[in-house]
Amino acid sequence: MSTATVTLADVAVHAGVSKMTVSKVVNRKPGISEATRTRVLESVETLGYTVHASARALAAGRADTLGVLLPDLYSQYISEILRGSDEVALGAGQELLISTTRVRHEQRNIGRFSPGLVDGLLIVLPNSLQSYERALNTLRLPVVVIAPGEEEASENPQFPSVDADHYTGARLAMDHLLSLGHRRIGFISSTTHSAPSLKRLRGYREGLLTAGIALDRDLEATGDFTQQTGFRAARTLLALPEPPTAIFAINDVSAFGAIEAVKDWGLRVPEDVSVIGFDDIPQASQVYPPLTTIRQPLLEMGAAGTRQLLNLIHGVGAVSDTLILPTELIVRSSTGPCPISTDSSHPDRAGRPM
Amino acid sequence: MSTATVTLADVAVHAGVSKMTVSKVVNRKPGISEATRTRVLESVETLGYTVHASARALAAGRADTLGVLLPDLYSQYISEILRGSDEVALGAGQELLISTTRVRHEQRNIGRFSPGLVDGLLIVLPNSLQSYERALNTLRLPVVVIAPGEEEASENPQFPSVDADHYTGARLAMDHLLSLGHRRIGFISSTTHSAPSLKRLRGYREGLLTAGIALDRDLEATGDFTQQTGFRAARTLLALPEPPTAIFAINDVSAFGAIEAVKDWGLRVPEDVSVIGFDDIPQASQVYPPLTTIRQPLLEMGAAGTRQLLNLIHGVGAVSDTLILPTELIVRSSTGPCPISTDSSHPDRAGRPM
DNA sequence: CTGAAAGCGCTTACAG
DNA sequence: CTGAAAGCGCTTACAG
Repeated sequence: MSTATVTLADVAVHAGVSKMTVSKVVNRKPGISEATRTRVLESVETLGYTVHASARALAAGRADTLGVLLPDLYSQYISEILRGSDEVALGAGQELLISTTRVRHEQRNIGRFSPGLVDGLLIVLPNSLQSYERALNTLRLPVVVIAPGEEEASENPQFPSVDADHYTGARLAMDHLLSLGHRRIGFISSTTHSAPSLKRLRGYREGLLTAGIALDRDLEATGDFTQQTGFRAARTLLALPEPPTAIFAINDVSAFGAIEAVKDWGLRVPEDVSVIGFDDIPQASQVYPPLTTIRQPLLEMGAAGTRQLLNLIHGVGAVSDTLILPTELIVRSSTGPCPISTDSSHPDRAGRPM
Repeated sequence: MSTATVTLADVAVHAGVSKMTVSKVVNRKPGISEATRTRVLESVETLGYTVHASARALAAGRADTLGVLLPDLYSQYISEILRGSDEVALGAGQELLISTTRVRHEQRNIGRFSPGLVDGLLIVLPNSLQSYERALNTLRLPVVVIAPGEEEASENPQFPSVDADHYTGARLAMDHLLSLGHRRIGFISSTTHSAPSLKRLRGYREGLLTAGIALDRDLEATGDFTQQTGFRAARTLLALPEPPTAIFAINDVSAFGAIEAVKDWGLRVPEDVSVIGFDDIPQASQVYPPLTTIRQPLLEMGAAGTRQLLNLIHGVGAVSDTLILPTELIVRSSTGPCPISTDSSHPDRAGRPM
């Protein structure tokens, strides 16, 4: 437990070689005889030598470390993004240094990712990117933004970014519901006017219009991405004179609340009301019934963002200023055929036996 | 966006002072005239100077940074611990550097917290501490272990640790249920034989025995801390010839599954079956009905662990080798009086109107 | 109130 | 295959 630092020089003396030789051995560089390598490694082991990260970073001019700024640490999607990022980082011999937002300490949040500590910064929204801008500009560090899309606008021309295709995802959700024969479809939206939210809303509306169904503002209930508001919004929809047979929730967590509300109302999912979410967080497959949802490629987004950052650091430049990754329909058990055969002109799956 | 580094020397030249003076200004040290301070600060602003973290750490001999090793990033309790830790760290002028476990990369997990990067390490279990031991010993860094207690033994004599009082917490849960008139109480346990799990189980059993109720192994259903297994375990209990009127789940997430199972079974919480959890994760107050639970002082544990680590780093020594923090009963709406008046000798709240 | 010098522990061309 | 020297950007006693 002694904090006495063992240095490269100590190892060199112990092994009877130069510091440079020890450095080469420790860094697995070629051009060292097997005999000296063994001897040095023994000394390293005996003395318990560990490289001093700061000294290495200072001398080498790079930290081989990527900073990751996270909005919080409990949103399910965070870990998925991180997993993707970690994979790429590991493959590139980079470490990941994670920091999470301290409310009202935006400047410091960025500040701790000073040069010498990290070579680049990956910022995962949501967060007011604006509040970071000043700090970011002083920092002069390569930056890539990942926008999984709940609370913040994703179009920011200042930094390369990675986003999911929210609009097409919403259309996929609607097509699924429509193909099941649903005509009266509710939407649980959000209070924020962020780009991803608006895109999902647009997907909902245009999906309806494309199918020749008139919009009904009563079918759009407002939530704020939480289970609680999802519950309440669904309740509002169920209380309608003509309630929906399907509900499209803006995110999985809202969908969980909606399922709860349907059950609480004495109805069954999906027999009476179908529910579809958006995101495909790990929990989506674990709830009862397992949630049909639109998968946001979180892992891939983390990986792609990290690759972009690596390119930026190595001076290759970002592959593209804003990368849009495709979303995907994941059919599980929370959606089923429309219980009301309102329209016999819909052949699709409506008449298919389950 | 230029990565060209502006150094202390550049600022010194620009401001027409020595490097030392710039250093003092930047580090807010006394003994600088207001005039030079202003001039230096202007140069810093103009040139966009940022301190080089590694150079500072190398020269100063300390990084003013604490490493935090986390088991994962999606368990609800993690963020609470971190919040407590962050508060203390911020107050002590320390930064937090978070890293999360890479499966089968334990050595590297520790390795990236090399001296020069961090001054000490906070390890949040669960995780096989054993797999870290070798790396930890080579590292020679002060270490404190926080054991919020789901999957790993918390008694490890090698490092100072912070833990919650699991046994007393479980007794609190049982006393609450018993005082509501429940006599037939089920327990959703875990598969792991970790110290915290065993303590909670012991609290369940001894609570029963103390109340003069014989143990019934059928009332102990096994889960593994997940909502899914909580659901299944509760189902098993409800299917019993003589089902319980109350269920004590080993953690909140299991309790969520239990509530789901009770509803799914066509019964109500708490009118027909009471459910109590353990942990008090943020979600506990947001589910429906809000969960009665035993609060584990996660925030305080993070804070206390960080204080211990700071003491260790400053050579003060840990306040205590293992700190046990108290747990607390949080009454919400998932528990109520026993619906069956089996025993009129129990006055408590059984006969109270709701 | 201000500064010249040494040194933190490492890596990087450059020689041999 | 091996090494002596310079230097990365900063802080720390120590003088003045």
